[in-house]
Amino acid sequence: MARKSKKEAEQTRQQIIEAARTVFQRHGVAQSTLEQVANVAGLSRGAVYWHFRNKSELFHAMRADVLEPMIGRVDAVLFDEGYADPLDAIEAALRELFLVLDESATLRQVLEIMVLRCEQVDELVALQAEVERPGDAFLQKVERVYHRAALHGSLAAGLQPAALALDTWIFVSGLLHKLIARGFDAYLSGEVGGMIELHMRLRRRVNLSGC
Amino acid sequence: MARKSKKEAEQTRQQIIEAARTVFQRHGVAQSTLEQVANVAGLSRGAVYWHFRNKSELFHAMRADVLEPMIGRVDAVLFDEGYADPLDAIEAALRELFLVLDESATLRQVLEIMVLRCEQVDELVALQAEVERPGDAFLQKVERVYHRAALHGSLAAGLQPAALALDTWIFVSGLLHKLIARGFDAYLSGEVGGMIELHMRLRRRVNLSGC
DNA sequence: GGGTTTATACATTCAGACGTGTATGTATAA
DNA sequence: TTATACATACACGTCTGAATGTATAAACCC
Repeated sequence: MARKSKKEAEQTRQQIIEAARTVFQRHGVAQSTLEQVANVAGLSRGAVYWHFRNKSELFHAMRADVLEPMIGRVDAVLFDEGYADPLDAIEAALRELFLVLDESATLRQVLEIMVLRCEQVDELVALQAEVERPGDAFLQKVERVYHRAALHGSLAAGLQPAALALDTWIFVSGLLHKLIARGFDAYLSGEVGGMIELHMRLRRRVNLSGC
Repeated sequence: MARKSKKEAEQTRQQIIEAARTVFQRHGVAQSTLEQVANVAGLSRGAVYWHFRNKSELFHAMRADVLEPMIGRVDAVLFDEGYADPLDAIEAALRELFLVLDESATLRQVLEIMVLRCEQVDELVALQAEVERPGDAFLQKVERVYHRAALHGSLAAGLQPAALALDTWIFVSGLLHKLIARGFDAYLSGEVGGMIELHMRLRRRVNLSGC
């Protein structure tokens, strides 16, 4: 009824986005109504239409800037020169990735919506490209570090950096999908550390001292 | 207008399912209309409602019995006693899995719909369980074979069958998702064989003859 | 700084399109 | 003769987007 101050308006905008996360997660993006979003936010549909042109724009606003912090933190570890072995940097980066997920419930929620509760089609088709792009970038970054590992001599014999990077990327993607599908349950989450350790151990040059 | 024979009726039922695959893949399940399905099938909505109670039932009919042949063929290879090394059986089973995918365009289409073009929620929530179940079963089967490999002495040192099975399952899941996301493009499809080979090679006991 | 104006931040209302499910019609296979 | 395999028609609810209303924060003016 009454006009709010700019700060309050920005706050209601965030309320709407938060409500959208809740509603999208519960009913799926396509099945969700802007009235449901408005109700959960304690507002009217008019407020939603004031801040966003339609559901599609609200969806994109919801997922904007949730991936960047994850990517930034992982890259920081991946390219950290402090590790004696490049393989250690990759292993630490993988751990960092799932640590970020563990810390941010919002990120988990948005990822679940993007993977399970959203039909990747039509207007949201841009989404697919935006989801793929960070992945491809990650693939290339990891490949560079694997290359450094090869030069460093820490790779097991006969392993090609390109193939290893693709395999690691598949591993990360698969693990992410599995965690999301299981709702980040405690069991699988507890296994993540060990799986990363195993994944990297398989790539390391075996210690031949006992041979 | 005219009543069809039973055979013709079954044929139109298949036409509807085929049209549903086309429409669902293009627009997403939630955004698809039964009229769109009817149009693509060259029928009226009445025909669709005659054969299926609603969109949900049509969806379930569409995906019924598309996974079974895949599971059956993979299991047949996985449990084939003819392989000298259990790890060879696992590797062959993985190849068989992606060979089935390569052979059946319908299976690829349905998988794409289930993974990308469908909001896993509400009535379709049963879907998630049905997608997970074969996966869990696969996990257990692979674990048993890894166990046999351990007894057979073909596993590299320090590797636990349970962890390996989980890792292989993650690998398969990740590779599947990646292929689907890329629309089974030629590049990635060509890499599959090499990736499977790499995945299994990392688990095999290294030949110490040159040591 | 006080009064006026204006743009803002919503709430409410409305028309229209759309999709669903069912009811009805109908020619024909059984 | 009857049940089947559809096509057609209808009633209903629902969601959208825009139009309108409105109280007030903010900008402007003196």
